[in-house]
Amino acid sequence: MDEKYFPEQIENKWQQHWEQTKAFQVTEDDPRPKFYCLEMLPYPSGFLHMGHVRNYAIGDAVAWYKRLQGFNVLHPIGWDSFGQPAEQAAIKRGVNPRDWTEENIAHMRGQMKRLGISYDWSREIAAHRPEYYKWDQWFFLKMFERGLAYKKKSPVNWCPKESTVLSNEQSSGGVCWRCGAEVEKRELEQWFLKITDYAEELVEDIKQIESSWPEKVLKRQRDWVGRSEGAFVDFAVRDSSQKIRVFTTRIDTIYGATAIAISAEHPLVDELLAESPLKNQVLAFAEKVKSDKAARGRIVDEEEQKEGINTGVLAVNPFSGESIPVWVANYVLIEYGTGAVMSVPAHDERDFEFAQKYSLPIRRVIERISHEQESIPHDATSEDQSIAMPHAFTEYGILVNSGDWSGKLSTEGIVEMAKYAEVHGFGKAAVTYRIRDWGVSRQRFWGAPVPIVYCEKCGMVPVPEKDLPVQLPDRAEFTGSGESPLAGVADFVNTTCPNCHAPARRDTDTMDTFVDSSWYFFRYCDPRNEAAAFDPAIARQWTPVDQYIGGDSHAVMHLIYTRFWTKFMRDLGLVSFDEPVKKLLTQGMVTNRVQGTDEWKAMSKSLGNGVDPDEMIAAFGADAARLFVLFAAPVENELRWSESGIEGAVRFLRRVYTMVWRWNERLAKTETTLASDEPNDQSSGARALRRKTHQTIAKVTGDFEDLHLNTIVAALMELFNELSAFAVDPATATAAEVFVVREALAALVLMLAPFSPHAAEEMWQHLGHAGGLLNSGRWPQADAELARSEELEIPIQVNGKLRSRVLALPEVTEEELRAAALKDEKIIAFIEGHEVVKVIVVPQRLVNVVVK
RNA sequence: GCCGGAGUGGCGAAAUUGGUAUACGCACCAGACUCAAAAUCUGGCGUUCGCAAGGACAUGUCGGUUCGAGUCCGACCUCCGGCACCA
Repeated sequence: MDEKYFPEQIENKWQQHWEQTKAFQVTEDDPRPKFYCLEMLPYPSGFLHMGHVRNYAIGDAVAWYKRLQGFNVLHPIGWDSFGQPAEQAAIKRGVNPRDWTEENIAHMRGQMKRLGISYDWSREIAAHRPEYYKWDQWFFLKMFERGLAYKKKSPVNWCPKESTVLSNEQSSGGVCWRCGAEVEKRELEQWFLKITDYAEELVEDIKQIESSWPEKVLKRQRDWVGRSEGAFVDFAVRDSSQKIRVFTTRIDTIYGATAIAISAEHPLVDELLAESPLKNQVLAFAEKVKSDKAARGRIVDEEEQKEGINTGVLAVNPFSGESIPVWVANYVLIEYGTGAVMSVPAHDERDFEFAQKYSLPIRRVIERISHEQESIPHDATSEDQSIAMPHAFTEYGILVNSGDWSGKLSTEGIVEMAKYAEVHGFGKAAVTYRIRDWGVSRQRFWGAPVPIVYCEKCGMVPVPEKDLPVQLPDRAEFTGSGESPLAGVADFVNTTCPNCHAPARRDTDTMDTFVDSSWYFFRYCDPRNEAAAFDPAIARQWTPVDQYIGGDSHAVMHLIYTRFWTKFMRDLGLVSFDEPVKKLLTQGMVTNRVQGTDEWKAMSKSLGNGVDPDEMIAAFGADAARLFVLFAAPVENELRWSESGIEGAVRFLRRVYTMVWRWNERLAKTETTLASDEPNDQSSGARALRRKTHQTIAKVTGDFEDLHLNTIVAALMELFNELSAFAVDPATATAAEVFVVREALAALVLMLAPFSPHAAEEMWQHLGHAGGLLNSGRWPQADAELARSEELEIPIQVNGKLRSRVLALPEVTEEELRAAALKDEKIIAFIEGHEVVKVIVVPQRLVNVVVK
């Protein structure tokens, strides 16, 4: 054993050892209970950044902890290797995307190994390899069979800078999620996956994961699905057979409807106006609204003005029989509900604003429930109350001016009026969702081709399963024109119809890369299966994922798609549960100071505040880098990079190492059994050290369950400090002292393994243990009896302020404590001349003397 | 605007059910070792009054509940994140 701690040497040695012994490979025939620990698979950009390091350090800590506890831990890694950057590199530099990607993977794999992350490398997968994307295509065909994959011409989000289609999730806020360019709308034939069929489940099943996923992720998912309970109501158009269907969550306010407002894109706009003298004006307005919308996103902060135009058409309120005007309004969205709303200015802020601008009547039909008021307000109030209302009253209350419904509560009205509408055939209770179907078509080369063929005779024909995969060609022209590069590859496009064998053309779009990542962790279970995406029986042994770790940037996209995909796989009979991930941890960002400023921002090349993991490893060692990353902040917080912080981590490892070195020889020579009662002598330092050891084990084990990794490291440092304070010379230590030191050091080293595994393995060996720590199932057990304090220091307060402390045994009675407190000299001095009103004794905790 | 989350030393942060606020680390200061520096080790380190013993004040602000509040309640301020006409 070297006297000095040389991380490079130790890390190389153990990495080689792990590699040679295939230390982290797991099998399904292992009798131990399983644990599936998963980190989000990276895009192979070529270089690991500190965010990756943090992600994998957290995951590896969990994996090691569970292994040491005796679990059979599946801890795999792979590559989300389809996607834009490879294609950009091809366009800009003419490189082959496949070569570029493989080189990046090779480099990043090396970096991961230098970090010593305990992956089962035999299960490594990469999305761009045909043996993987074959199954993307297979799933696509299964969806196609069931009508869950369909093609439609639709306005899509188009990124002009990258010449591609984006999903709704990827164009949130009107800008491209990747390059920030403003998104345009285009009409294109696109493939969609029917995630909307699962909208209800995606909300409902949140119940199953509520306590184990971060609230902020669940909130964003709920918002994204946007479930809304309400009702449809049909308003008949006067002098026409047409009806306008509106969606409302407040059918109780329907007697207050003073207009119908429809979206500029509403299909009835043309038809309704056929004979109207206002036709040209209204259509011109509708066009203007559409172009304004296309331009939106440019000005983010400026709320758009509400604008509208009266079409001159009248619609009939089916409840009151009243005729009200139909307007086209820019604030009504075609994408949501029915693209038409009933305008109730008195009880909706937007309608109120609109009504004020265009002087539409504002009619109050809900009154606040007043507790002083004995009787329910009746309809005697005046008709037009616009003057009396400074803004809309959006609360629930009691219905007024609502015909026979007056006097009912809003909540009753909402239910009963929807029923009434259904009975009379002009509406019904309904639930709407904001979520849209998932557009997966990309006009890109570097992705999984859509396995569909177009035949003149047979039309759209799915590629038969036996012909999968539809292989990407080796190369294509990257024109950057916007059309899929595959369209220019004749060998690819031209094929024969699987049905009639006539010449046919392939679909030239590729799939969104989020398809690849929606099911990849099932593939890890059975990664080399050539006959299926995975064997359900094998997947059942590992899934669901017990702990998933990644950034919260995937709170809606990846994490909602993968939930959807799982439910689909369940419906195929491949899995038997609803939710793929039991526990989710979203780690915080890694930031660094931007040079010359006081700002902390995510590390990036453009800001010049990046830190290269390889340099960190070279300078301080992987163990110290990992220890620092886990210690410096709670896992979900932002992590501020600090060079001196990482130096502190090296110092700690060095001290522990030196301590092991000092005791190494003596530990080897002395029996491990506890030969006498000596360390149990209450007052001895040895007893105190044992107590600290067992207290630390209890704390660390508890904190691991909640992933409070930073406080675990603090606790390990405390244990080490106690060990240092136990200043016994190894040469002259008694057998009992050697025993407690061994116990403390062994516990410390074992519990350090999830943070700094190489150093821990090395020290474990020097503590006299043959064979590795790994899979030893030796996570230390806390002995509650040994952890218990024999002597308590009880704070004594006078009127809630700390004035003194007394020592007491844990068994001390309340009476004894009270007496001890009142006998205390300092306390006597404080209460002298005052009347003791009462004495509060909290057993084992504190005494508070209350005086007047 | 709406919905979340958070405000504790110079900094990152600790603190079971309300019960010794500031654990652990970083930075800083002093001392030891050294010709010297680095490294290492030892000690100190919320603010303030005091030679000291000790006291007063401190968890964003103001109030409340309580013997006792970082923790609970009410109002407000600030910061971060998400959504943004969702009927």
